[in-house]
Amino acid sequence: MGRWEPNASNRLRQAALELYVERGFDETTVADIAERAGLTARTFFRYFADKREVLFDGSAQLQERMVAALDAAPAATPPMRAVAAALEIAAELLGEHRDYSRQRQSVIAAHSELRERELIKMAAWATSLAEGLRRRGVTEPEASLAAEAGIAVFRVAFERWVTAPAGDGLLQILRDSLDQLRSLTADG
Amino acid sequence: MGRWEPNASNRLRQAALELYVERGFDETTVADIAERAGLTARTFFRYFADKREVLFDGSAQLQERMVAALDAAPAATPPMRAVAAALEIAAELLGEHRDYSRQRQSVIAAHSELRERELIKMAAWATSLAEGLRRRGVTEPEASLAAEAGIAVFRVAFERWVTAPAGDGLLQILRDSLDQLRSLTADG
DNA sequence: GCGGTGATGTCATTTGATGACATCACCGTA
DNA sequence: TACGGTGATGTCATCAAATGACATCACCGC
Repeated sequence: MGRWEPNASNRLRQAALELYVERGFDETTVADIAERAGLTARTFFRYFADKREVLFDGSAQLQERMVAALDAAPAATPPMRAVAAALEIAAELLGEHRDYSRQRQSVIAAHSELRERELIKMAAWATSLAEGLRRRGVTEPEASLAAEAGIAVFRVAFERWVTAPAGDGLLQILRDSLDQLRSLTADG
Repeated sequence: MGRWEPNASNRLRQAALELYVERGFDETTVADIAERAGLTARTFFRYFADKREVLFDGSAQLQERMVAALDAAPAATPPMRAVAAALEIAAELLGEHRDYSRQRQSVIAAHSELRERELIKMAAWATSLAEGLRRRGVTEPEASLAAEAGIAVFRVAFERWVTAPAGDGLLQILRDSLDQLRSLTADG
């Protein structure tokens, strides 16, 4: 793969994931990634702000889809249900790529710096969902509470999905988890 | 402050916070921090794993207190209420230092790397609370759901507390927020 | 073919982070 | 008092992350 081949960022993304899996995140340098992609380290940093970002740059698009789903919910929809609609979109999209998700998650789980980055991406989801709720007339602190709680449920559901041997899809696990949160808060 | 003065880690902590406030996180080098503390950069890294950690190393102690509070709840306490007991301890302890909390939070809010670190510290709280719930016989996924949702509520409550002009204490805001989550999930 | 434009490379530099080893202060004890 | 051990700190060297300045290349429209 030479200098002017197309899809530079995709090549970098794939090379990075491969190397993170093969030898671990800490043991992979940006120079390694760039070399495998047929580019230089300097170019890597033109596409990705840092070494971690290469695993997370799809997050913004997913966030847009979630916000769109939230905006699309009928005006009378209660806050938590509107959030659920957004989470279900994310579940559907991610649910289609179980093998990739598991591989990616195993890399992230093994490195706290990557978990940090994942957490802040999900926190960004929560922030934009809260913003969307406020656009719908939901006031604070209800908007932030619904959004943060929803993301917390999503995190647990996703973890269950990638960890479980097989079984249910992400969407079903997410719905179950939302029900379970309702039970927990009801008698807590 | 010379080489063998006592309280090296406290001096480093204070010097770091001062500099982060005065000129910002990015504009502060570890060498700057060490110099103000009368030490060397190498010594800084003996006390703190990285430049961010200096703002977060009290988190582990707080976590211990929370887990102790959770363990101390009567066996019949429902999961969400046991989590609430743990969060209330944290609220009481942090609630005593509002000025410090606000200063520290303004530094953290201004830098995504610091927000990342804060999120992973709170995620660690959630993990240890879930573990504590399982010790009490709560099964998954309820344990993780209750813990993650509780931490989400705490995060929102804390944010409200440091942002608000004055008014209620953190403990009261936390309790209100827990009630509000109950309402939200009930009709969502 | 010419020039503009965007993508990439090259080079230099700062800083974060860590290992190896030396040095210093302090403490207990002979 | 002198001694030696121990832990804290300093010094030095090094690697890798990250970024700015500038050069170079491929491609595209004219």
